[in-house]
Amino acid sequence: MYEAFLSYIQDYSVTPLSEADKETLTRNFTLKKYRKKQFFLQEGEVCRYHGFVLSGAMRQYSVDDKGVEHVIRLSIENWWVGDRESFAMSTPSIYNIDAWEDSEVLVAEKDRFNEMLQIPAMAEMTRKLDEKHAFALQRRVNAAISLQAEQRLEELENTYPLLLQRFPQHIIASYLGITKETLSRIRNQAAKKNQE
Amino acid sequence: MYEAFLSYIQDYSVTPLSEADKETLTRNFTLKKYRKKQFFLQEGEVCRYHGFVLSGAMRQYSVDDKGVEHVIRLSIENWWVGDRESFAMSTPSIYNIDAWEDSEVLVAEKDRFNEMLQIPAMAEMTRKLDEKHAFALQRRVNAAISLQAEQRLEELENTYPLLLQRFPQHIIASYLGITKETLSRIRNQAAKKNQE
DNA sequence: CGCGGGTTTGATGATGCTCAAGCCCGGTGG
DNA sequence: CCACCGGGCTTGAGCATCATCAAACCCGCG
Repeated sequence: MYEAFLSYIQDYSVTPLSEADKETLTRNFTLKKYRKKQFFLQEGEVCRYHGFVLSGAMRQYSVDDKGVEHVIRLSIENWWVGDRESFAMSTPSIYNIDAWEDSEVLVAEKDRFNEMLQIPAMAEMTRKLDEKHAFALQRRVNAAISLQAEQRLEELENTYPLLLQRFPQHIIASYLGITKETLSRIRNQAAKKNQE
Repeated sequence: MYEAFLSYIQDYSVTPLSEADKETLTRNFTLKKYRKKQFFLQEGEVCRYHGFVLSGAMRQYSVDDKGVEHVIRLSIENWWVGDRESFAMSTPSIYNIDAWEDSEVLVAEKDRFNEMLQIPAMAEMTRKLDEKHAFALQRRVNAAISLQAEQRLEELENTYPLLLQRFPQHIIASYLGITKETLSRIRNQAAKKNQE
């Protein structure tokens, strides 16, 4: 059960995991199962867990004053899930996270997580991943302020094609910051263009 | 000249800086001066330097296919400047960075920078700052996809009031992802509302 | 068969963009 | 000392993009 996770860490690190490290990791990460629609985190709560998705699909979103959901982040197998800010600062989150499909997640609480950062491979992976995450966010900000809806879709298709296969269109639309109707129209136009 | 920088590091770290550390830092960070409009980085180049702004103001922006500039990030005294992605990965940057005001910047090349991460206080500061930066980006993404122009302005006013004082409106508008005309109208309306 | 979740289509309207003109103000040079 | 110029800000009119609202459709499933 932990193999996928352990080999994920190895892939991201040059330092190998000792047997003791593996033991520490499997002891401190516990498996949680979430059924479709079940919450991992609700707005206003402090995010107690940071998790690694073994299977399934989860979504993180905010809700505006009109009650509309805005998808901030999507996680599938081999991605992390959690609100980093709330987790690190122990402040109430402004986001909700729930399971879009039935999911299995390896979670760790903050103290445990920090302990495990003593493991060189774990520290290295976390650092690299945080970096990668920051780069992705930077690009997403750039896309959001400088591109039109259609170009943002293209960018997403190039960056995370998996997400498009995995989530329904109205979720993708929300992720892009547009409505499902607009996304539907864009796709039809794009399809026509490609036919020509 | 380096005092401001050294005390900045101390502020962000629990580990103190030894005299040897200070010597290493001052030796590896070199002062560069940029005159207004001078480039720190141009699109297509690899970002060779990561810098700490001692004085002045700098802007990072992308240019779209119509030639319009989109401000991604603004840096003033005691902020960092540079394209982290290009710097870390040694890939050509998609951004430009130039001086908005005459500026003094302490810069370090990648090798030197990585060396200095051996210094505990420097490593700690970098980690905390990267974290903080990631949180800010997350919030900016959220704002971009879920808020209207007026609310985005409010958020900026609350988060970085200094930027509003320091940069002209058309720069702020670009940072918010709107045109200068729209920003102007929003501000007038907001002013009227507050009068009532 | 009917229901729920998702997608599509159409009509209408708001938000924000574009283009163009005018204004304000500080700086420079005649 | 004034004229002019550049940079920035404002205002207006028309327009594009995208949101909203409503209805129909599609399809897998109990």
